[in-house]
Amino acid sequence: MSTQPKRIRRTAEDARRQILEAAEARLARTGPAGIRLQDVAADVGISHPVILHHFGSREGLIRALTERAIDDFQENLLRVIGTAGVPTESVLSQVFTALRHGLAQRFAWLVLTGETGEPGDGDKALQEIIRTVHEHRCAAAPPGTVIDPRDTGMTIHLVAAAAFGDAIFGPHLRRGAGLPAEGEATTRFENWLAALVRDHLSKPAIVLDQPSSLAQAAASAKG
Amino acid sequence: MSTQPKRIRRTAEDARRQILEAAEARLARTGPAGIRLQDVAADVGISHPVILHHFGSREGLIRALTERAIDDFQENLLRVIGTAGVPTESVLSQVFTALRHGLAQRFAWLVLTGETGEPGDGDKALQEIIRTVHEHRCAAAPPGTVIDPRDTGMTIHLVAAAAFGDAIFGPHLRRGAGLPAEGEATTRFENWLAALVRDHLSKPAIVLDQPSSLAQAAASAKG
DNA sequence: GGCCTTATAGACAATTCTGTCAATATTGTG
DNA sequence: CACAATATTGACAGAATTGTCTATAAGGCC
Repeated sequence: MSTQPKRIRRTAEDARRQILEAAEARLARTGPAGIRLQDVAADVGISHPVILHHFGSREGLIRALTERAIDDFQENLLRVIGTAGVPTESVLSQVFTALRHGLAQRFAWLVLTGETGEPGDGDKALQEIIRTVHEHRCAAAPPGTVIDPRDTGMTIHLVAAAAFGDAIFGPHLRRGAGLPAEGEATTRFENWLAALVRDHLSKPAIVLDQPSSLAQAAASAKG
Repeated sequence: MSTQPKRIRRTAEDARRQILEAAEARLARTGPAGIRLQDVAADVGISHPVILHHFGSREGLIRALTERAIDDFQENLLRVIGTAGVPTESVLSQVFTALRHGLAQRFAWLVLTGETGEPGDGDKALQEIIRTVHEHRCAAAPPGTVIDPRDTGMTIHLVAAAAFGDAIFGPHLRRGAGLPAEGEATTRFENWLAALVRDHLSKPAIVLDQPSSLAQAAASAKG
């Protein structure tokens, strides 16, 4: 009936791409343990030895997946922040939505399973972002103001940690706080955070290196 | 030679506890996929059918693990915040260290695999915390000040999301920012965040419900 | 002390998943 | 057109894991 050939023969590049996309979907949904070669192959519509042919082994597939996740992450952040220079509502919104739609989950799996490859191959992107934001901050400050660059670093780190944390635990935390788990509540948090950060960055800085008496007291009370 | 009995017979309660502890260690280290009955049994020093005897099935073990994680989480947060009422360095330090030592990882696994049980069984603890903190905030404010309770909620949510995010992604983010991945850098972040939060909570509030023009512009530009 | 309950152990069944191998079909090239 | 290269397939091997079943031993109770 159909004139379909018995086999669909893809270029090696196309095959790798299709396999990676299917594997990513499963990674975000069910975690690395859900990446079973037969299932991924079924999603693509091929037989599982094809995956082994193109990636050598299951571990090779995971490795390729890691690299792709890092690339996506860097590209998203660098591109978005690079255009703005300041974490506005718009920037945060894009970062949050990118993370919420599977990127954070993929990254979490890779971090938790320790399959993040060699240390240092990753994201020097953050360094770049911190530098850019700090420049803008200094330029916007009244002349003569001294701003501790570490305060800017802390702020960016806070945004990053909160974005990842919200992407993964947000729905559960909101449910525990009696809020709607998804939808408008998340964007409201993004906007709130953007305002907080913008407000904070417009101030000189918080003094670091002050002895954290309370924390030390707690530690000594515990030990 | 040894007078050890051929079999160590525990009470059912003890057996369950030892098995859960061993399983938790593996959960934090290698994720749910690493919870293999034979391995957990070997850690405890028993044979794997014992686990099935006490928990019915592997899924039963995971369920029990979930409940324990939720209990630990609630107890940690409630006890700690309950004593202070304000998120000081001391409070944040305790929450952060609890999360960093496996609790966040355990929770992440459970959330990511969707094994968090029925919705609503979880953490109404957050609601309680937000209420407590908001009361303290209102009491400390100059009389006549109107404080939006949602701003307090956002602040607590930020702290929670950041704490979870830092526990899981902190080392990697710091490595990407050129900082030492562990040790003093984390406590410095805790103290910085505590100062930021205390500063923010001492101010009236950020106005919510203002139209988020930038976010909407970005959304319309995308869709 | 004798007996009943039950925690524990060892062996086995059944399933599932990764990886290998030989065979086949499709595409590009001379 | 013939041939080389390689993407794809089906069948199979090997290993690992969950769960079942029967037997045994430890502890509580009369």
